[in-house]
Amino acid sequence: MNNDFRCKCPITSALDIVGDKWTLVIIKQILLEGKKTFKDFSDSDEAIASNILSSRLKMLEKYKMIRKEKLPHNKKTNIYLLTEKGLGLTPTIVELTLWSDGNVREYHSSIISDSRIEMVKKNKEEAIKMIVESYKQNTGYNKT
Amino acid sequence: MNNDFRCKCPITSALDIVGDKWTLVIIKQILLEGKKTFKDFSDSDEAIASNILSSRLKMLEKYKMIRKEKLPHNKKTNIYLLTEKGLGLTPTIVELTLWSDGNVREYHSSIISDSRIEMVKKNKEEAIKMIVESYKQNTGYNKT
DNA sequence: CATAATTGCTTTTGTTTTGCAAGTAATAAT
DNA sequence: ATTATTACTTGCAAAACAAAAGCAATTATG
Repeated sequence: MNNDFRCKCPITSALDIVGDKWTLVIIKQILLEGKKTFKDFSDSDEAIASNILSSRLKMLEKYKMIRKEKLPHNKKTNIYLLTEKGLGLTPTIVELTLWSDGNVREYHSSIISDSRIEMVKKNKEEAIKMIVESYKQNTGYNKT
Repeated sequence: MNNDFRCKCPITSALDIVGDKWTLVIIKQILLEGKKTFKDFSDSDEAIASNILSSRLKMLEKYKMIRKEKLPHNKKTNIYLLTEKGLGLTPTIVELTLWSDGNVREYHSSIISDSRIEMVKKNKEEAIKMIVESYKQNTGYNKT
C-alpha cells in the first residue's frame, strides 16, 4: 500500500488516489447524477470502458471511498455507494466545478451549467451540506 | 481543442485538463513551494521525469494556467508563473489537502502536515486569500 | 418453464501514455 | 577556455488505457 504513494506531501498523496481521468468522474456520477450500478456508469456520457470502470471501482473500494451492496430481492445488480470518505470529496468536486465554470468554458463552449451551480455561488458551505444531505436522503444512507 | 474534452459536463471537462497525476502537483509546487524553474520541478520530491514535465508545462501554457518569463539578466532560465486561471485552482488544492489530511493518512502514515493547514481549518476563505496574496507578493505578480 | 435479455464483469488485442536513461544545444560560471 | 548548468528532446521499454468481444449468473418475457 505504501508504494501507492510518491512522497510525503498530502496533496501529492491525494492525487496518488484520485489523480486520474476517471476516479473523480465516477464519484461525481454517484454524488450528483444518482448513478449507482455498473450499468449506470457504463452508459454515461463519458463512456468509460468496462475494464477501466472495473479496476477503478476496485480501487475505490480498496480505499473505502465506496462500498458495494446488493438490494434485497436482486442477487445480480451491485449498488455502489459513497462512504463518508468518498462524500468528503464533495468540497473538492464543488471547487472544481466552479473553476471549470469560470475558466474552462472558453476552451469548450458547449459545457453545460448544472443548476446547482447558482446555489453554490450564493452560499458554498450551505450548498455542500445540501448536496451531501441530498445524497444521503436519496440512498437511505446509514453505514460508513 | 474541442477534442480535448470527453463531454459537456463541467467537472469532467475540468478533469480533462487537470485530471492526471502531475498537473496539480506542478501547480502546487509553484503555489505553495516557491518553485518556478524547470530545474526546481525536476529536483522535487515527486521526481517528475523531464519529458513529462516538459509536456505538462506546455499544456499548462496552452490553457493559460501558467506563463513563461525570463529574468532581465539571464537568457537561459525560464520562470514559470501562475496566471489568474492557475491561481483559481487554489480552493481546489486547499480542499484536496483537507481531504488528504483527514482521509489518506491512514493509508500512508508518513504524510506530513503543512503548517498552513491549521490556518485553513480555522478560516478557509481567509486562508485561501492569504495563499494567493502571498504568492503574488513573492513573485511580484502583475500581469494576467 | 424455456428462451432471451441484462448485468457485471474478464479477456484479448491494440494504442497511447508514462518512465527512465541518455543526449544535446544554449547559456553561465570558473 | 573549460566546465557546469539549464531546459529541454530522443529513444526505448513498461505500464495504463481503450475498444471489442466473450461469458457466467441472474432476471425478465412469452
